[in-house]
Order: sequence, then C-alpha cells, then structure tokens
Amino acid sequence: MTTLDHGNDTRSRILAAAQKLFAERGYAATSLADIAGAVGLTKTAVAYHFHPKDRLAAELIAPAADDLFDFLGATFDTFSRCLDGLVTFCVRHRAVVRLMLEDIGRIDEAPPGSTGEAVRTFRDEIYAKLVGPEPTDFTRVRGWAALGALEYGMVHTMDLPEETVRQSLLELLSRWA
Amino acid sequence: MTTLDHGNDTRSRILAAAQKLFAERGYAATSLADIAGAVGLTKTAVAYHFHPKDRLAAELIAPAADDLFDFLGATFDTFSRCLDGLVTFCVRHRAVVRLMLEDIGRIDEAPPGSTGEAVRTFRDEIYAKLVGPEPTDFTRVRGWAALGALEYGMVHTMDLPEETVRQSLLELLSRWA
DNA sequence: GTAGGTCCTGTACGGGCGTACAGGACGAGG
DNA sequence: CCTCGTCCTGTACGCCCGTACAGGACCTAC
Repeated sequence: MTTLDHGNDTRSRILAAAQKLFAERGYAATSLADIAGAVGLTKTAVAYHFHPKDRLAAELIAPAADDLFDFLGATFDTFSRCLDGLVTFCVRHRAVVRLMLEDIGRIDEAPPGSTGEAVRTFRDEIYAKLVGPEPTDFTRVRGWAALGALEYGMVHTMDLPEETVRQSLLELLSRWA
Repeated sequence: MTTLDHGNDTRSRILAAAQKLFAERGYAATSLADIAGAVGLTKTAVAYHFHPKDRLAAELIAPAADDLFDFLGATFDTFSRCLDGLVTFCVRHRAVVRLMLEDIGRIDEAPPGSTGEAVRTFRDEIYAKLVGPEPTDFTRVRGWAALGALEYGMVHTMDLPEETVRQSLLELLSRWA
C-alpha cells in the first residue's frame, strides 16, 4: 500500500497532508502551521493529535519499519541482488522514503518503542550494505550515487505508477552491478 | 579550481567556512551563528561582510555561473554527451553543487546582477536538458535519478580526489545512455 | 592632532517555530 | 441533570533566526 489509509477522520487527514508536504519539502521545512493550513485547522489542533512533532514522522514511517528491518537483516551475495531488494523496498514506501533518506537523522526523539532509535541513522546502514565490507573509491561513489538516484527518482515522479518507477529504477541501477 | 582561494583575510575565511557548512547541511539549515562560530567571530561580523545572507550563497556560486551558462547554452546530440558535460561541470564545482541543486530555489533575492535570477530554477533547466523535449516515463525517471546520483555522489565523497569522482560518475552514468 | 574609513562587538527588535495551558463546544453514560 | 472524555480554539511563552543600529578599537592620511 503506497498511499495512506484515507479515512475521513481528522487524524488520517492530517497524516495524509503531512505525508504529501514532507515528501515535497522535507521534514524540517514543513511547519505544523503548513500542515494545519492544508487540512483547515489550527496548528494547535495538529499538535493535539501528534505531540510532539516527531510523532508525525514516526507514525508515517512506522509501516515501513518492518520492511526496512527485513532488508537490513537480509544478506545479499551480489550488488545487483542488494539493489533489487532496496529498490523494491523504497518504491513500496516511496511516499516516505525522503523522510528516511534525508530528514530522519535530525529528528531529536525516537518513537515510543525502540524502532525509531534503530531507524535513526539507517541511511548510513543502507549505504554500508550497498558498498559492502571493503569499499573502494569507486564503490563508495557508486553507493552514494545509487542512494541519490533512488531518492530523486522517487520523489520527483510521484505521479507515475509505482510499478513504472520500480521497473525503471531497477533497470537503471542494475546496469551498475 | 575546486576549492576556494584560501586567503587569510576574514572574508575568505568566512567564505570557506560557509562553503563547507552549506555543502554538509544545506543553505537553510546553516545559520549565520554556525558560520561565525566556525571562524571565531560573532554573527554580526559575518553579516557585516555579507549582507544579506543571500550574498554568501551568491558569492560562492558566482564562479560556477559562467560554466553553468556554457552548459545550458550548449546543445548535445546524445544523452551521453549531455551527461559528459554535466558531470564535468558538477565535479568542477562540486563544493557548491548542492547549493545549486537543492537550496537555490528558496533563496529569496537574487544577487545584484541578473545572474541570480537566471540561476534561480536552474535545476529544472538541467533536468529539462537531460530528458529532452519529449520525455517518456522512463526518461523522466532517468533524468531525476541522474541528478540525484550526481548530488549524492559529489556531496558524500568530498575527501576523494576530484578526478576520481569525475571518472567514477562518468563511468556510471554513461551506462544509462 | 584629528578626521575618516574599516572591521568588529553588544544590544535589541520582529518574526516564525514548536510547545504549554486554560477553556469552550459537543456527545455519551451514569 | 450532571459529569466526563474527546476535539478543537485562543493565547501566550521561550527559542532561534536574520537584521538594524550605535559605538568602540584600530589604522591611514592630511
């Protein structure tokens, strides 16, 4: 499920608006007032449902956490298989992938459980998985370039079908194996 | 010349510190106080030399502007030739490429001349050049992915030699032609 | 000596941010 | 009827941001 459960209750509407704005501008650049304005409420109302602000991001990321741990826990024998898993994971949760790739490291507090603590610097974990245990100069560049290609490729093609983006990115990145 | 003229005067030291911090955290996420602290001054001193804050980014970007217009003005017959020019341009100015790819669109005012006005949304111009006049779904994804690969590949490999990064990215992106 | 320019500090202001708190509207349950 | 919990508003607070302004230290030129 790539989009949110669009319930009509206020909580869901806030989540949907926040997901959209976070993907467009990033977490730090989106204020509670922005989100509130998009839903037609005051920022205090948003703060009432999600307090503190971190919980918004945490709740958005939560459904992706399980898939993330599956990916991080798995071992891949080749670079291309690792890419396959990564692309599938990212595309499935592309609406929040920017949150995880860029902004998550600066979120101060973790969600109630311990999940958030582990997710904290997970971009670097993904990177470490991409470059493997003994990185060379080339594989370092390749690892970061792959992450950048994923983020930009996702964020700026939200209007395209999920499967189209997935196949395109898989096709492109597989040429880097 | 990829790094700044490291003169010992205060202006140059501020510029060097700002360049480093902007590349690491981005323009908006770097305050005048951060820069001042890195140089050992007060934020008012920084504001004295560069006023308003935009001028800092403008002055950093200025030397790259000429190369940028050369690239934007040129016409390339193939995708791979376009990539070649783009990679060369980006690597040469990799210290400020993040400024131009991410933050420039949100800088409120332009530098005194008209250059800043033209540079404003130049990321989209580069993108338009990459995908050409009649983009397909695949070339759209490819264009954005290429930009993301460039930015991440540059920003996170600042410690590697310029030529190494250039050759690696060129090698990688040429496989997408 | 003194006037003027450069460079920098200290202080203060307005604005946006996330947050805290009191209170009102509303419906459900005793 | 009264109470309680839910949902939301209005107001206010402290923080950090970029900026404005007055003044001090220092060097140069006349």
